[in-house]
Amino acid sequence: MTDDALRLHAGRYAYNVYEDKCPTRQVLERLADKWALLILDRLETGPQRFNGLKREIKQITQKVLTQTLRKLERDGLVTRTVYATKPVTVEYALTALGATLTETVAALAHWAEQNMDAVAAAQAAYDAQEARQAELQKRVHRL
Amino acid sequence: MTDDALRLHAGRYAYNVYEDKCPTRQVLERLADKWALLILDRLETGPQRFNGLKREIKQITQKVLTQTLRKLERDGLVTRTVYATKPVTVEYALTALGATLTETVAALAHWAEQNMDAVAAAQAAYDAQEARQAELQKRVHRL
DNA sequence: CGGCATCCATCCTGATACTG
DNA sequence: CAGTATCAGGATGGATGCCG
Repeated sequence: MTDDALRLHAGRYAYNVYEDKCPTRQVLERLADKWALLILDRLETGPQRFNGLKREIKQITQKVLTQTLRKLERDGLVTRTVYATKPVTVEYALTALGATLTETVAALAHWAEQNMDAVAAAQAAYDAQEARQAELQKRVHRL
Repeated sequence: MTDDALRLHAGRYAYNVYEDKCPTRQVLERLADKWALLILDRLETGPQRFNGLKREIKQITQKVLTQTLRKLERDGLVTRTVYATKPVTVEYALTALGATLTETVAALAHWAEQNMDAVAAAQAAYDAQEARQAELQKRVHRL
């Protein structure tokens, strides 16, 4: 068995995100970002201009939007096209590679919307339980 | 049209992650985390002990693992069960709610493994292009 | 084993000002 | 319009030591 075959057998792929030295870690790190996910999700419906994205993704700053777009561009997930209008127009769009991600990204980004009520209930229960424990601690301390 | 109906019509759901004040943002923020994704993915195959997770998710520290597990527990995605062995055994497992996420999480976590080569190629092309631009800048500067 | 508490470095973010 | 540059400070992460 070759080395590659071994790794393919053991880890399903030649790469393994569970390994810290694996380059996939850096890629996952970039995808596992609130803003990157929202941008990719927003581009699913078609190309968008810089300020269009900034307007729709509430609370993102110009700096962070630029940074995130650059990273996505470097990883080959989005393209950046400059039109020589006056003033310039810049359009961002998904690449074919980026498009392979959108379904997954959309699922994750919108899971929160669909399950918000359940999450909120869980949080309330957790916090109530924590408060009860804290109360117990105080009583024990008094003894 | 009621307020809710309006929002359902405009945003597909009553919640909208694109809004900064929406509670779904915080949930997405917690999911959009490298470690949270790896933990959820790891739990898909069944309950895991604390140190088991720590061992398999390479490079995660005890502190971060604890923090992340607490957040996931608070959001109702994982359960924490303590067994009164000596010393104690703590087992983490997915809740039903958490289980609804694993397919999506797995897709995202492993997308990197499957597309690493394409991403690496894109990065190389991007970096080469950048280097060329920098070279041009130096020449312009000399004039 | 499965944590918590503390300290410290640093990375990231927000705010602001300027440009082609 | 679509950025770049800079700087202060707040959150975050690692290292370490202790505990039931």
